[in-house]
Amino acid sequence: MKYQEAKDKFISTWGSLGTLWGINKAMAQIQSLLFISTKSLSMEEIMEELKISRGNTSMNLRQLMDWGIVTKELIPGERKEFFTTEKDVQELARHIAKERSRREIKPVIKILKDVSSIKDDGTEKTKELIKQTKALHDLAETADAMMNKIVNQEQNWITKSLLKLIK
Amino acid sequence: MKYQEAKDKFISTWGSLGTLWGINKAMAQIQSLLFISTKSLSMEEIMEELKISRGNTSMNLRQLMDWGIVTKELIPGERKEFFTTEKDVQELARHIAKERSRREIKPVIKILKDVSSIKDDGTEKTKELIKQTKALHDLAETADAMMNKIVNQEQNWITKSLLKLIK
DNA sequence: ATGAATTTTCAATAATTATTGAAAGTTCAG
DNA sequence: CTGAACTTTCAATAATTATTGAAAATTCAT
Repeated sequence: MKYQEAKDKFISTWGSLGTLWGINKAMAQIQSLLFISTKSLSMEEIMEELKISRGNTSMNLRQLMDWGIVTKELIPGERKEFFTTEKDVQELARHIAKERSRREIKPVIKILKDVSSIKDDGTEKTKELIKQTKALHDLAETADAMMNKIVNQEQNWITKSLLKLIK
Repeated sequence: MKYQEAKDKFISTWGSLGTLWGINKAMAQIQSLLFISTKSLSMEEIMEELKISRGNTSMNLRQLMDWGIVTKELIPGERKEFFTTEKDVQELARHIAKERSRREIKPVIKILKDVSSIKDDGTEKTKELIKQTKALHDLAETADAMMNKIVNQEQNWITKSLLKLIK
C-alpha cells in the first residue's frame, strides 16, 4: 500500500466509524485529515482534499472547535485561517470522553435518577421500574466516573497502571 | 412523577440516547420496554405500547436477538412468541461491549494496523501518517482490551476492584 | 393436508440528517 | 472609509436511514 492509498483508507475508515457512533462523516474526516497532516490546513485545502463544500467545511470545523479538538491558528502575514487538531491521541481521547460525558451521559444519569426516585406505590410494575432504572443509574454513574477518572490521568497512566492490572 | 410518566420518560430517553450513539430509536425503545417489564411481551403488545408497526417490531426484535440481548420465549400452550431482554445490567453491558468490539472496533484496529504498516518512504508526510495511525492503533487496542477485560469479569468485579483503584 | 394464526420480508414512503451554494456578514490592508 | 479576501449562515436539495403495511412465508392444531 502506497501513501495516498493508505491516507484515503484511513480517512474513509475514520469517517464511517464516526457515522457508526453518531458523529457525522464530514466532521470525522476533517479531523482525521488534520490528524495526519504535517501542517495546519486552510479551509480551502480541506474542501479540496475531501471534496466537500465551503459551508459544510465551515460548519464542521466549528463543531470540532466546540468539541475542543480542533483549534484555529492565525498565521502571521496570512489572511486565511488555518486549522490543526490535537495531535496527541491521549489528549484527544480525553477531550472526546469529557465532552460526551458532559453532553450525553450526565443528562441521562440525571433522568435515570429522577425516574428511579418515583414513589413506590407497591405495585409490581412500579417496583420493577424503580429496581431496573436504579441499576442502570448505578452502572452509568460508575462507568462515567471511571471513564472520567481514567481519561483525566496524566498521559500514560492508563497504559502504565491499568495494563498491569488487567493483564 | 407517576408510574406511567416515569415509564414514558425512561423509554423515550433511552430511545434518544440510542440515536445519539448510532442505535435506532425503535430498537432502543423495544429493549427498554422489555427491560422494565415484569413479564415477557408478545409482538402485539410491543407494537401497541410503542405505537410502531408490525414490520418494524419484527425487524428490530431480530436485531436485538442478533446482539444477544433479547431472547424469544416459547410459552407452552401459546401460539404467539414472547420476548424478554437480559435483565441484569452487568450482563447487558457485557453483551453490548462485546458485540461493538467485535463488529466495529476490531475491524478498525485491523485497518489501523495495515495503514500504519506501510513502507516508510522517508517523506515527512509518510512518517506522520505512520506515527499517528500507529498511536491510534495502540490506543484503540489498549482501550479495546481493557473494555473486554473489564466486561468479562464476573459481576461486580468492576465495582469492587476498580472503584477502589480510581477513588 | 388445510387453513387460521402468526411472523417475516421488502418495495414504497416518510422522517431525519447531511450537504450545497450563494447571499450576507466580517475582517483588514491600503 | 472602501473593497477584496475570506468566513458564516441558512434555505433549498440531496442522501441516508427508519418505518409502514400488505403480500408471502411459516408454523402448527386439527
